[in-house]
Amino acid sequence: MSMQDTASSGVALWRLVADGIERGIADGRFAAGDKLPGEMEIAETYRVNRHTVRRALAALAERGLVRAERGSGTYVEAQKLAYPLRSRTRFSEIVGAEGREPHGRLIEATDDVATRELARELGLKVGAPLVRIEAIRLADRTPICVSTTWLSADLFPNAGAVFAATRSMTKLLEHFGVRDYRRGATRITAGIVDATDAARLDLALGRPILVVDATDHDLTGKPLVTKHSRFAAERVEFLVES
Amino acid sequence: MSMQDTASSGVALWRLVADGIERGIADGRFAAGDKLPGEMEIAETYRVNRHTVRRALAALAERGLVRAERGSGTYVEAQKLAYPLRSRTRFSEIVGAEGREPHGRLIEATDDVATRELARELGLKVGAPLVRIEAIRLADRTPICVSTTWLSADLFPNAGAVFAATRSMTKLLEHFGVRDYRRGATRITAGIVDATDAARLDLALGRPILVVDATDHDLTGKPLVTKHSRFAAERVEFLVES
DNA sequence: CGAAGTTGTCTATGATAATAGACAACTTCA
DNA sequence: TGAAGTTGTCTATTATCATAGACAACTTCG
Repeated sequence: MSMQDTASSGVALWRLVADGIERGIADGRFAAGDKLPGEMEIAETYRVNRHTVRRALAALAERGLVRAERGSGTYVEAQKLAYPLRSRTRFSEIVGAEGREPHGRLIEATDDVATRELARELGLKVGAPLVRIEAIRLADRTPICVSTTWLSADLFPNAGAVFAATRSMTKLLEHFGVRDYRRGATRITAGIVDATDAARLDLALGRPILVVDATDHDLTGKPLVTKHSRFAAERVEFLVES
Repeated sequence: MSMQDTASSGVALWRLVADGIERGIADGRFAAGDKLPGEMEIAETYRVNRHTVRRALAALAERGLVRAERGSGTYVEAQKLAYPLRSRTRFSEIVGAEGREPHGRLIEATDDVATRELARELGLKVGAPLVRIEAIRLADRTPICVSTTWLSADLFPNAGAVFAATRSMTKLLEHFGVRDYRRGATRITAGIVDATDAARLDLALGRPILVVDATDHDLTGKPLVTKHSRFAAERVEFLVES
């Protein structure tokens, strides 16, 4: 399984190893605190050079998923993010409650116009000007989800610039005078990650994602923003209230 | 977006470009036979070097998804639809089984009278009232065939309106209480597309078509509908059971 | 025919990926 | 204490990835 003797797939070997280990962590073969097999042993199971394994482990350590201890071994650090789905849902609060550090990063903010579906969700007319924000959210250094968010360009002028500065949807809404908001009906489906999102989420091609569509309303019920989010299924666990 | 100035994700750039193009083909932005944008234009949209685009296109060509023509352009290869010819043949099932999205569209529904040949096929008298339905069937957004279907106007009143609503011959028959049906003898010939069908199939003049004549019967053997279908030969491949 | 636009091929350069071997530094455990 | 096993670091080599430029070969269209 070297790059030299097989047709290249366009995915680096170290990435395949890293994804394999992460999958082992995600599905519980390696629990939090467990010691991973030695670098030599991993290299043998994947039939790869030890340095390639080290590259993979370094990538996982960079994201805080594992921690290497010289002379002893490499240990699993993290676990799935428990993500409760309530009407009052704030990414930063959920991540902070787990003792992890939430981050947000703007990928792109562009102008858009309302399709029929978007217009219905936001209570606007078809063709109304919108701001479309592509953003990624992380817990510590692990990407959790990418979201596409649409807001009315009339109600929230320069929303993209404000989000880039605050890195938080909650703070963006505060900036426009929205003190509180609630999440409306949430639709959850699943799919396979595409290449673009895979790169953004640092996720292997072909891995499952949870797709969440939701619209946030203010306390009077007026739609504020509608979102289309893709979560790395192996890094998160949705909790629905009973 | 080069490997030099961003943190590497372990996924090659050419792979991201190839996946993006393939997605465009899959969801119909590039239909079968379409000319892709020039290599330079693709390179600009993905912000990569032209050689990287060529690597991506080579990977797609390797799989037969596209075909490059020197001096002219790169074209989407008609992924021929594998169309098994069994006694129980449903267009939507065949297309769905290939992982493509079946569609049907009514072109025209008119009244007609039975010729001697139609009367023989449908077990009616010459001159009996018929409904003639002209429809087009697509896989994803690629037109596959146009069909002329005749039904007895006495047995299936307002068949045209029902087909327009359901867009499916199977559902039309269900609407009239036909739970199941079988295809009788099927005759296959070939010809050259005429101007009318060429426009409907989005096919170049002079291209070959597969012509299929068949009559469907209910489970007692009574004729229900008889069809005259013209398939774009370059987009379909009939499979006959051995 | 000629100009413009397209794909094909060549050379070249630098960064990354993967391999290989050797040894240091450290931990664990008998 | 010492042996075994672990991670960390170094040098070195080869192949792939991505960029860049130039030009050939071909098609299309006026």
